[in-house]
Amino acid sequence: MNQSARRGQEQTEGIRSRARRAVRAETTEVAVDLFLRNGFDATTIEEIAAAAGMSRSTFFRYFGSKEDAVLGELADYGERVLAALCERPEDEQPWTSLRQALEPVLPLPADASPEVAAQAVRRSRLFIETPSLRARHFEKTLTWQGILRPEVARRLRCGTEDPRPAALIACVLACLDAALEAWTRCDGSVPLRELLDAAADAVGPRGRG
Amino acid sequence: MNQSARRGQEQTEGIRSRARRAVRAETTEVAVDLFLRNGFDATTIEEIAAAAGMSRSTFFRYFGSKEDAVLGELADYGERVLAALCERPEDEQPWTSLRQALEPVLPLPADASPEVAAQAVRRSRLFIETPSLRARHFEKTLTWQGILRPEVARRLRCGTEDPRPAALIACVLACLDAALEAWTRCDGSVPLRELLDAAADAVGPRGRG
DNA sequence: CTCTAACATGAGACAGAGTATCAGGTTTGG
DNA sequence: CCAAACCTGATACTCTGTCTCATGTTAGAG
Repeated sequence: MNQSARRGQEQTEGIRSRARRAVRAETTEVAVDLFLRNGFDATTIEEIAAAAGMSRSTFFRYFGSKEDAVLGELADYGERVLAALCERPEDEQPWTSLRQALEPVLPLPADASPEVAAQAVRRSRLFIETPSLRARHFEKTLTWQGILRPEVARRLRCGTEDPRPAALIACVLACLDAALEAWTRCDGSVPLRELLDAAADAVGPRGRG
Repeated sequence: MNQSARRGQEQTEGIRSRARRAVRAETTEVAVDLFLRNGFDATTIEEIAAAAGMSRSTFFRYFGSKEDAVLGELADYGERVLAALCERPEDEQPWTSLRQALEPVLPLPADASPEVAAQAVRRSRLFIETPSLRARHFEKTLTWQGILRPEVARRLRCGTEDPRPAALIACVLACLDAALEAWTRCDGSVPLRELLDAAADAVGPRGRG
């Protein structure tokens, strides 16, 4: 019984959670399309649900809010940034480490076809130009601060009650935001990483070589 | 008709707008009290309106949203920061100028009785600990960015399509945010300006004497 | 003083977001 | 075949925010 039960659970869990993820992903695609076409505010949840072939109730079982339909995964990105940060060398400047730790969560996977890039720009523009989405985006990155703070405080050799770890993290994220904004404004004609480096270098501590 | 109408408008505007401001201020006080006592989400607009002696309809004539009842004036602060920024010497580092330009909008007017300070801490804590308020606070400071960007771009001698002006401004504001957070966490036992300087020095470009 | 026009208020209807509950249908495992 | 767990849809509800209409109030003109 132990074995069969485990096997059964693995199967169901595997299947169901896979199905959930698939439905989630498809619904997100549908929502992004609708938002880009008709605008975020003008699109109702009922419309999204209908276009995704589900009821309003079910939509709210997959997403906690309208904004979540677009930036739901974002909350998990904090862990990725933390992992990337922990792999940076200990003697590196924290500011540099943080900027590099953003690499895995940039909307463009470093190598990308022009088509994918165009889609990424449109999506970023949606985030940047819709106030409520931008605010939620900001809320999500606030959770990253809580995740990253201990490691940054350790590298700065200060307590978490010190304002500096939070300031460093928030500023790196602000640079990312500014870079994304410039990126969408120029329609992706300048590489995002270039803009991010420019922003980070303009703010971060200089004078090291 | 033009002149008499204008004169009439000026008079009524004087009295009426003064009345409006007074009602606005009182309602804000009431709302802050209720929010601090029962929490932001648990307080309904109907309750605020009742406590302020007005109807729900009237409340929405004074404030565009629930959050606006608390941080309504905030949008105007951008102009103050701009004015302070323009008075900084031309050859000063933009980062320093920006940090100093925040002085007139700090919640504590530099000289303040312990009683006023305690109230300011409680109010800041309300902003920091309520996610929707913090998000709206962020939205408001976004408008500051648009106001400050031209002057910062001028001082940086670069165009507004460059990501650096926006990054500088957003980072200074992020430092303010981090300082406010640390300030509320220690219950105001460390001066806000000290925390802000610590945050700004940790992030901003060093190496100038 | 009276009248008018601008303004402020309250009441009510409305749509949308988000929550909670209930009933019916499907899958999983025994 | 059966039972438990799960997913779904329908419904009702609260609250936010917008809009309209009717009423009351105030400032200024004649």
